Amino acid sequence: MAKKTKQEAQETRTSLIDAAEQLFQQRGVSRCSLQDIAQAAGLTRGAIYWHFKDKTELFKAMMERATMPLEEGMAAPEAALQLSLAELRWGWINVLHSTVNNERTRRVFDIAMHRVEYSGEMQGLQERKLTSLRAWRQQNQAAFAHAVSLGQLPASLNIAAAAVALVALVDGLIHQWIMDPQAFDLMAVGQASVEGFLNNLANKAPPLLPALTDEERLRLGRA
Amino acid sequence: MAKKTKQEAQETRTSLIDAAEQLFQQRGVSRCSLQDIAQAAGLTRGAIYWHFKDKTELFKAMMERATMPLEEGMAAPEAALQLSLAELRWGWINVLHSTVNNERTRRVFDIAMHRVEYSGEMQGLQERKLTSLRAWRQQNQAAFAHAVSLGQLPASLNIAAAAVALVALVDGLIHQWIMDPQAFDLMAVGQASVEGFLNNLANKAPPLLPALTDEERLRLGRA
DNA sequence: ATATATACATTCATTGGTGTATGTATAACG
DNA sequence: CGTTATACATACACCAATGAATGTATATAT
Repeated sequence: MAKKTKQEAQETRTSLIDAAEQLFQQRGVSRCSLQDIAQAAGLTRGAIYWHFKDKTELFKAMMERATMPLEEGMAAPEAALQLSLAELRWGWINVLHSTVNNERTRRVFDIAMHRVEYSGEMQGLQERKLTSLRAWRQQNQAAFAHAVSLGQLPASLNIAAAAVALVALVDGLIHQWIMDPQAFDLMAVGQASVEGFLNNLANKAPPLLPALTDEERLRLGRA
Repeated sequence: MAKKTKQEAQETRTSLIDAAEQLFQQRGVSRCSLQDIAQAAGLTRGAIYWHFKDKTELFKAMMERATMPLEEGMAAPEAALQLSLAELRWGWINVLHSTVNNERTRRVFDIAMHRVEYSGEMQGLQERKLTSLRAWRQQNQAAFAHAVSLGQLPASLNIAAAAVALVALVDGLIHQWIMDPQAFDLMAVGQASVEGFLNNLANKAPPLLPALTDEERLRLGRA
């Protein structure tokens, strides 16, 4: 076959990633072959092996294309130290917005959550996800610390735990919504939840619930 | 080979599931063969094909063995209508406790979240998970409605959104902790988060954050 | 204009895994 | 106590997928 122009080559590369994205979501990563992907793109396996070392590299390229814009949305680590709660809120809303409105983001989230096994060659990707998670936690924690220093939040606040919880909240919301998008309005519930969470960090109201009873604590003893 | 006693047969069955559980977590479901599993159990593929139709059925059996006790922990749908907030809190703490202290639960959560692709034959399992998620949401929402009727929570509360958020919070916490268990204390953070969430549902304090500015709302327009 | 690197397509060899068929010793049953 | 169903092990046929090798026409550099 004929050699293509550099631009044409880039187009085939993107169309390969496009096809992979579709098939990965439909059939799962391990359940679709390079033959399937190439055929869906109107090409052959030769094209894939030219542009990518193997399926893992193709997968990585697909992930990176989709998550890069999101990671850029996360402020630089230095700047995070000065993030206000309003800016934090804004960051999370942006993530939710891109999840809802960007089809590619949605597809890749679905793939990353349900259509791939993080083992063997893919293990590195899980660690990359872990790094990203830690960064989110760090950023939130820093913003909380900043808010405490401003007197916006009480010094008694456990900022590390709060950061974990907020990340968990949004992560869980996205997870639920990806599984079942018509179950609720991610933007509405997400915004309300995040704002409610942040607002309540300053809450000093007396607890609604009594502490666990001795009997309850005892029952936790047996695994 | 010789026929085994009925009890011995049950023991080989469980040891097959045990081996599968280990290998599924280590190598991922699709990346370990029935040969691997049988060998790890000190048996052959013949034993697997005798006890299970195929790998999918073996996987289902493994999942059921681990999740059955958890699903029993969820109260019957009728009873949920009368659940108090304290009982709800207790249910979530139990889930967290079993996640932390039951090694099998932890392993299977890890497998279900990171070591399997929910496509093809496994698609049914995702729908089963969805059903379970909906049940959790329903149960929480009913408990909230009950608390509202008792005047414990304000009538203005969006109970559906609150249920989604609470499930998301716990789901996200477990998800983060499974990925990175030494990052935080799941029991401590989980209990504090759930209690904080429930306590703050009755919070009437003025919001800490201002509403989104017009400019911010505008920037959400572009996907 | 020639040479060379490029951008694939085609072909081939290999393999790991699956499902099934068959063998077989023994527990369970009457 | 003989028969039968059981609980596996063993052996076989088959295929789909991979990776590498090779072919080839054409951009591109010089």
